[in-house]
Amino acid sequence: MTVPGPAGAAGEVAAPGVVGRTRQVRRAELTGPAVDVAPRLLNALVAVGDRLGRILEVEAYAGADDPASHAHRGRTARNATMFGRPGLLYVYRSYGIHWCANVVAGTEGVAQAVLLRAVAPVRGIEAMWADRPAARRERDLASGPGKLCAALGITGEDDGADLCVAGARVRLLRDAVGPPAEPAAGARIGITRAVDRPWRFHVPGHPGVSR
DNA sequence: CTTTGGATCGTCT
DNA sequence: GACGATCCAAAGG
Repeated sequence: MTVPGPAGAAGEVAAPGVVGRTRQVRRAELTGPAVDVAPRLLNALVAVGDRLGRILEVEAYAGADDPASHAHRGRTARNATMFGRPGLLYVYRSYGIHWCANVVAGTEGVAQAVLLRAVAPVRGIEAMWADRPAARRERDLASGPGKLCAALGITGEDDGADLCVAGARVRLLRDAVGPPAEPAAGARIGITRAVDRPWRFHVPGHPGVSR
């Protein structure tokens, strides 16, 4: 396991299971282009009931100008949440089987979203194992967007949930661990259009990223 | 370790 | 009627 640096130091890799005092992520921190918001979400915490994970990997999706985005061809019933205010959770079904979760960014009416691709399990790990029977190692419990939703217990029922409300079932938190000083960036995974945009970001040197 | 193919269904053409 | 913002098991090196 990686040895953690001093608490709050930029660029540190958090020790598993260690969480300091947390605060709710504010809506203002999620407002703006997904490409800017995405790297800042690294090392933040996703809480779903008693389960908690630290964000290791994300991808930015824009709106009309991003051919890889669900919002590229305008608003539909499926992607409606992407057009809502920042801080909402956009959940969709992938390949008819899995759920995938995004943090809505942008501004009200301007579709932007950050796909949550991987978290490091922090709390509620027993429940994660129960919902991820195929996983063999702890670092694979949530090392992919579909696995992440299964491990945390996120489903289509959570689409449209507000992550910035205290006491909600699903919320976005932050402790003293800041985002990495130099997040790793690369091409988005699993898409066929706009493959050249380096809009995938992850915490460098962490084993729990996808692929 | 890497590659490959099947599963499965809502959404949009 | 085709196609995924995916995952997993199986097979081969």
